[in-house]
Amino acid sequence: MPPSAPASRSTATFQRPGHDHRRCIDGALAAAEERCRRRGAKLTELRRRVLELVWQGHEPVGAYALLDALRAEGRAAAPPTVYRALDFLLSHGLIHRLEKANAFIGCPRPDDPHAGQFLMCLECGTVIEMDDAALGAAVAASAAKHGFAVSRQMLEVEGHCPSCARGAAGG
Amino acid sequence: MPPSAPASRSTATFQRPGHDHRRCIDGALAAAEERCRRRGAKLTELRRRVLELVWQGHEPVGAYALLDALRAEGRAAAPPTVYRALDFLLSHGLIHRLEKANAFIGCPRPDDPHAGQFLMCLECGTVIEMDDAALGAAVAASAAKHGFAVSRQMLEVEGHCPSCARGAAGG
DNA sequence: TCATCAAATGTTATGATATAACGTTTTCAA
DNA sequence: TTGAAAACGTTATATCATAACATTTGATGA
Repeated sequence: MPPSAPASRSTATFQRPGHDHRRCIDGALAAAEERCRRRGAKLTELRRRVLELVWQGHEPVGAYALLDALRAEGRAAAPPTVYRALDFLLSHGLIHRLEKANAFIGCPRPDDPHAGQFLMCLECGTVIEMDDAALGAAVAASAAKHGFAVSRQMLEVEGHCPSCARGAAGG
Repeated sequence: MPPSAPASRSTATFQRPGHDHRRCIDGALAAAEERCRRRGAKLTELRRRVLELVWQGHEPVGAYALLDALRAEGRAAAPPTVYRALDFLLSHGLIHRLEKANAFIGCPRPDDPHAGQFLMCLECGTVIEMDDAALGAAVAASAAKHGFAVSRQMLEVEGHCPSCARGAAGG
């Protein structure tokens, strides 16, 4: 599969439980390679591996879970190992930090500049990123009413994803 | 002053540096007393004191700063002392937790049900709560596009408050 | 080649935030 | 006045994150 055709790669909606997650991972890794190449940033083996581990699912992953995973693979790893890799990934927009969870999640669209807008299911733990530009603009407009100049916005919404809401409502 | 007339109590906009902050504190304490009385919740001396300490300014306060303050007053205090008080205040809507800062701030309008919408100045550290119902509705509408049912939303916006933006722009 | 520098990573220690678990005191009502 | 529940005290520990310094790696040019 040529990495120049990531057309349908997206996690901007909730995935079915049985979806082909390998495609999510591969797409994210290809996008990361591409982005780092363009920016002259080095996606080292360690950083790439940490990114892959962050993408193990659509749930946020804690730094120490990543640390355990690296150690399980026989790597020499300590907290700074993983935090440095995470800092790199954050600085290049490849992952996001979920403040409420103290955890990290892969960014499905590292190319677009965007606000962090996350829907977090309380039932299954799945998190998706919305990337709703109009909503971001609405936030900036509200802030402007208070004379506030926005640098960065972070929206974390808790609730129930379609699958879990159905389950809760129907049964 | 009768607690039934808290008409002009509000921190829904940025305060001048020299404003009469004692009024902010007194208003918040009066509102808390009132709210706890109505809900049959006990605003003990400790809880009241922690709330007052949280209101020392319009900046978020960390749990361990509160702990130090309590100890400085000669109280027996340990982390659970302050976290339990904070949990009480959170559960009754008297304070909010700022996830990004791992810190707490007083809620200027504990009576209204509302989303957490905060503007946080990177320069001076001041935080204000917006309480923009339309914005909350916009968030819910965006979430609904993804079939997501919202339970709770948390918006943390970083940027520059009017005073600091003026300083940065003008000088 | 190999000297050199910067970036990346390894390593040790510690700081900062938060909670578990259990004992004691207070409160309040029967 | 006693029994139960809530609040608070106390000790220990879990969890998240960074400081500081040593070593390795990789690119560059003499």
